[in-house]
Amino acid sequence: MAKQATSAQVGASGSTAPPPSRRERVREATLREIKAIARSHLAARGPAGVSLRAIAREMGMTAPGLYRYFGSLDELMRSLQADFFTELSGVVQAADSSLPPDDVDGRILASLRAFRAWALADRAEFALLFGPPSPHHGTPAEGEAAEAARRFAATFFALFDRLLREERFTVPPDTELSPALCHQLEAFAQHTGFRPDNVPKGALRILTSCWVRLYGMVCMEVFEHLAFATGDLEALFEAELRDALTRLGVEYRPPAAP
Amino acid sequence: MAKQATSAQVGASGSTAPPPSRRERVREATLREIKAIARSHLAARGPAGVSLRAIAREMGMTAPGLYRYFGSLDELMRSLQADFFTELSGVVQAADSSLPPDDVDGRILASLRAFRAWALADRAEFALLFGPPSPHHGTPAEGEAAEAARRFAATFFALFDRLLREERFTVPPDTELSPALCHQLEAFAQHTGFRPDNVPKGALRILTSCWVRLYGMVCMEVFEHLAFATGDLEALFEAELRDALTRLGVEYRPPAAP
DNA sequence: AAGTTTGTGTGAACAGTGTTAGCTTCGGTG
DNA sequence: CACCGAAGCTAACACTGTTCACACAAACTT
Repeated sequence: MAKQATSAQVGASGSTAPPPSRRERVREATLREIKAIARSHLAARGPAGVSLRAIAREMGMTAPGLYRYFGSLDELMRSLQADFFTELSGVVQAADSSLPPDDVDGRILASLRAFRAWALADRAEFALLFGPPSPHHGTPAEGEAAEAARRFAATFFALFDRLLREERFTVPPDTELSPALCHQLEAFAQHTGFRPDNVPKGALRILTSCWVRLYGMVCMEVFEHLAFATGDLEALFEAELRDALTRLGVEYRPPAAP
Repeated sequence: MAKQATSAQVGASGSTAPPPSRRERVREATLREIKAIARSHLAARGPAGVSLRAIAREMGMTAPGLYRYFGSLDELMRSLQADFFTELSGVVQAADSSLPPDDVDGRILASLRAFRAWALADRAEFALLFGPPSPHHGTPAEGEAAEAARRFAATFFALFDRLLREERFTVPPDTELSPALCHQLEAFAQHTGFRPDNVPKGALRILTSCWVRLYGMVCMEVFEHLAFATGDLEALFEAELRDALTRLGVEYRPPAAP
């Protein structure tokens, strides 16, 4: 049946890619299935609720078989981390490009709201990406996951860079920064691919500050701390967003009505 | 030997407290031992590395025996949470009272730095308190832990309240706050014991904003995110602290030299 | 002083877990 | 067709939380 569709119309793959053999295709499929089930368990039962045996059971196979796909449970988790990072990047970028290119303010607002929305909709996934590292269930991003994390960060930096190029906000002169802070910002720039001569350190200071506020706000909301009674802290997030973006010279607009 | 010291000089206990029977004392002792070992395992092997069996083994007993002290592993974890909250409260208060009472600015600086210092020194403990909730290894604070969390929050609110009473900073008028935000801040005030008529909502807005920045900064540092290369982000924390406290009308002073 | 209750801990057992080793079985290739 | 390697299974080891029935000793009562 499906066999006939195998070799014929793959067509559109890049010329350098050797046509994925049937073996590779089914391998890729089970690989995706494993990760899909793992994710569902993660969302339903928390990080500790992801078990190879349970995944295998649900797939109709046995746990040792999974070791043909992942070297360990940790490795599976790291692979999930990488997936989530790229998914999140995609969500943010999609929000960004859902508005006309010249509406820079609207785009950045949409992007940041998309970040929060994803975090709230996929709390366990967010926790895996931005929560505490742990020998089990997701070490600090390594290898593939680190790469995905870097690409995610770049997504945000791009937004910020637009504002910087447009000279939306006044950057504090470097003389206002303590030497230690200068040093730290320089290391940060280097680590993230900013060319330090290209972007003033004062601007980096502002970027990090805004990011911290956003990150802190979303963490608080996802991790449900500060005993904020129930539920959705949208108003507080919006207030924080407004403050942070105003500092960046972005004109705040309230979210579209539900 | 030590038997003689038993009943004699307990003396100074409050009159209403029935002298703790010998049984109660040894129970209290083993209870402390359990929690001490659990904590050491937590710090050494992470949240998932705390196991009843391992604790029991280290104590020279068997796992089921621990069920005379805790109904489950989760309960042990919650108990640890409570302990950590009160320990953290103590650390912050100690820092606060390490300076003369009239040095309000110095006191709040010391308190906030103490918060960060504790978090960095006891990362796993911090993660348990402020990290993502999880069915295992520490549900959202309940019962005793919730009480301890509330007392910790009160510690911070007290600091803030001093500044508010001294009218250090200008609070935005309530008319600047969106209705939704007003509602949320009101709920917050109620939930945390602030009397809403006693403290303007604009002030609460500032309090939460400052807390978010602090919390976000420390989370980022403890959870080691944003790929900030290595290590200690003190300069960045100090910069954030400076900004936040300036907004509160507190005169920033750099930390004492090492 | 003797008897009874209560608290504390044990051993065995159940149901899970990650992970390794050795074996089989089947798909794709020469 | 023969072969080789990938995929999967079974069995096993060493763990985990948790429950149950039982033993022992301390504490309280009569």
